[in-house]
Amino acid sequence: MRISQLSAESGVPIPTIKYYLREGLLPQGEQTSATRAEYGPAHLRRLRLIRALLEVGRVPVAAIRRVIEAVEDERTDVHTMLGTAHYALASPPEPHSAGDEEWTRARDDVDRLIAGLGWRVGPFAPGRDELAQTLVTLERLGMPATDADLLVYARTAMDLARDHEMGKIPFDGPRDVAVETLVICTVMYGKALDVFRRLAHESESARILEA
Amino acid sequence: MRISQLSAESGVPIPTIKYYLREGLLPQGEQTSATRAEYGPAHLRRLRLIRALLEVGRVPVAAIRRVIEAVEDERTDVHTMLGTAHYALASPPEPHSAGDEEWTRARDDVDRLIAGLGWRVGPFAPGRDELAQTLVTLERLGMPATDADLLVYARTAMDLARDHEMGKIPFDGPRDVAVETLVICTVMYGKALDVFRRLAHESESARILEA
DNA sequence: TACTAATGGATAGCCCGACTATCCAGCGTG
DNA sequence: CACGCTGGATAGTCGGGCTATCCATTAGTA
Repeated sequence: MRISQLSAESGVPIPTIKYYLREGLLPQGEQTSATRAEYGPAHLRRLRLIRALLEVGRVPVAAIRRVIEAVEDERTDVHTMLGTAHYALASPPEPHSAGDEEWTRARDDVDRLIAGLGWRVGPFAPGRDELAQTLVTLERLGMPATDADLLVYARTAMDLARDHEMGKIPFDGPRDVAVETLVICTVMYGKALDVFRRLAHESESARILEA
Repeated sequence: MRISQLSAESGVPIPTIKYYLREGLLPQGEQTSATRAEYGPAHLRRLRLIRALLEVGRVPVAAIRRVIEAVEDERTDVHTMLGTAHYALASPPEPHSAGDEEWTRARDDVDRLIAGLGWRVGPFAPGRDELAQTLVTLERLGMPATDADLLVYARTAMDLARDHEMGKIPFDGPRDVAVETLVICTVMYGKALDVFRRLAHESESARILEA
C-alpha cells in the first residue's frame, strides 16, 4: 500500500500522515526504493488508533508518542509496559510550590486512601498527584470531598475495572495488542462513562424539577 | 477589593484577570471612578471556579463563557439553565459527512439505548452525538461495544448521579449556586472517577500479572 | 500641591500544539 | 521519455490561552 492509498482508506490527509511519521507515531514504511515505501495493514490500524485517541480521547500527540514508545521498547516486561502506557495517558497537574501545606496534606490523604483500599499502585503513579490536585481544588471551591464520597468513586472504578475492563485485555497475546486494547479501553470507555454521566445528570434534573 | 488584591488572593496574574474580564468570564467590578473599580468576594469565587474548570477540567474558555451566560440569563427557568450549562460542557465531536451510513446507525443505536433506559434526555443533547462518535470509533478499531457493555456504563453513571451527585445540588437556593455546584460536581468528580479508573487498572494489572 | 504608583482600558505580541503548504529530486509506469 | 506520484525537508498557518506594553487618569502620600 502506498501513502495515497493509506490516506484514502483512513481518511487522513497525506501531509498529516507525513507529520505522524515525523513525530514517530507511525512507523516508517518498508523502503522499496529511494522514493517508494510500502505500508501494510498494521499502519492502517495504527493510524486508526492515533485518530481515535486524538479525536475521541483528546489525547495530545506527545502522550500518544510516549505510549507507542512503551510498546516498541522490547526490553520491558508486559506489566511495566502497560504501566508506562498508562502513565503516559495522565495529564500532569499544574506545578505547585514544593512547600505547599494544603497540597502536601491532600497528597497524604490520597496515599492513605489508596493504601486503605489495598490497591497495588506504584508510588509515583501520576494519578496520585492528579487526585491530590482535584482534592485541593474542591477545598478551595468550598466543597471539600469527604472520604465517603471518594470511596464511592474508587469502588465504582474498581468494579468496572475488575468485572468489565481488565477481562478484555489479552495478556497472553502479542504485547502490542495488549497495550492497544488497554489504551482503547481506558480512553474510549472513559469517554462513554463521561457522556453517560452528563446524560444521567440531565435526566435526573428533569425528573426532579418537573415534579 | 482592587484588582491587585484579587490577583494576590487568587494567585492569578493581573493581565490574566483582565483577559477574563474582556472575555466575559468575570463580571466587571463596580466602577467607583474612571480609573477605579471595586471587586468583591463574588469575583474571587468566580475566579476560583474559572481556574478549577481550566486546570482540572481542561474546559476551554469558550465553554466556560457559555456556562456563565446561561447563569446570567435571568429569563430562563432553572431546568433550562442547568441544561444549557451542561450542554456547554460537551466537547463537540468531529463533523461527519451527513450521509454517513455507519454514523447514522450508531446515532440510532444511541437513541434507542437512551429510550430503552427511560432517561429523560433532550433530543438534541450533545451527548448523543458524542456517544455515537465513540461507538463508530470503537467499531473502526475492531472492538465494537455490545449493548450489554454500554448498559453497564449507563447504569453505573445513573447510580452515581441519583445516589451521590444530584443530591448535592441545592435546587431551592439561588440559581447561580445551583449551576455552579452542578458544574463543579460534573467536572471535578468526573476527573476523580477518571483517575480512579486508571489507578484501578494499574492495580488490577499488577494483581493479574504478578500471579 | 506636586509626585508617585496603581488602575482600567486597549492593542499587539507570544508560545504551543496540531496540522498544512511548498519545494525538490528521484523514480516507474504508460 | 514524460509526467505524475513519492519520500524527505522546511516553513507557514491557525486557534487557544495568555502576556507585555502603552496610555490617560487618579488615589494616596509627601
